[in-house]
Amino acid sequence: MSIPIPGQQVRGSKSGKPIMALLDLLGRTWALGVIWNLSQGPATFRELQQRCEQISPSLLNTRIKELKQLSIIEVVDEGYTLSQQGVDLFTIISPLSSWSKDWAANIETAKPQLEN
Amino acid sequence: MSIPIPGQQVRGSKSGKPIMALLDLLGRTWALGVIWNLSQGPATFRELQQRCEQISPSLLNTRIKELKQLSIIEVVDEGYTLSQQGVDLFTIISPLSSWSKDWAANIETAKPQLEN
DNA sequence: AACACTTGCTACTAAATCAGTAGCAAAGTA
DNA sequence: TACTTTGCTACTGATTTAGTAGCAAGTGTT
Repeated sequence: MSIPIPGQQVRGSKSGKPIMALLDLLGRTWALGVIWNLSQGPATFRELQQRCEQISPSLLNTRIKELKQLSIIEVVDEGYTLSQQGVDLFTIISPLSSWSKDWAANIETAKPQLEN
Repeated sequence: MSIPIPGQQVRGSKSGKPIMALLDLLGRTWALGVIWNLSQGPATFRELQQRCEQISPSLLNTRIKELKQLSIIEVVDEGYTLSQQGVDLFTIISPLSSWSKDWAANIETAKPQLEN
């Protein structure tokens, strides 16, 4: 598995645009989930694993390596934590929480039409 | 492949929380990319495929079905377009573009340390 | 009508990624 | 010393993605 370094080709994109590298990174299983769960505060490996609903350690470790190398998370005494950049990133995506609730309510309403 | 409907279990999460369904959805290859590229305006199937750097038609179709069923994109005369909810979603994530540029610049600077 | 194009999409195979489980080395604790 | 906890690696099987070929339906042209 290669880490999507901005400026280089990434999975599915040859442009090297930073946004494509980011979308590649965030488009990996649990990448957003790890960031999301770390926003609650630092966590040890096993605690982070619990927050992520028992994600397998191999996958968690892979995600950690990627996010660490890309300076989104970092290691501190208490375990892993979001870096300043990671915090900024989370700030951007945090409104997704309330958006997703509206969305869920809407889909609920629209359900009868989903059959088509 | 099952579509991550909020309120039900999704890949990696049994909680049924809307945010987890959303993170699952967005954590699939090209889901964010499709939304990103549709934000430029409606596109036909083949044009969308081009905007997504020749994503394979089978995968594009899969993503389209998911996003359509979840009311994030919809069909219009010109092809596919973001729904109002999709536009709202894009509004939230659009700052990722500038964030990713800062991020890229930062990683560039930090590169000598990446070797460790 | 016959032909050539375009469009939306399905089918299929191979490669990559993810899930799930077992377990080990190192560090801490009793 | 023996027992736990922690961080992590290894391995296997299942799922997802990439890449390519191509077809049916619609459109335009001659």
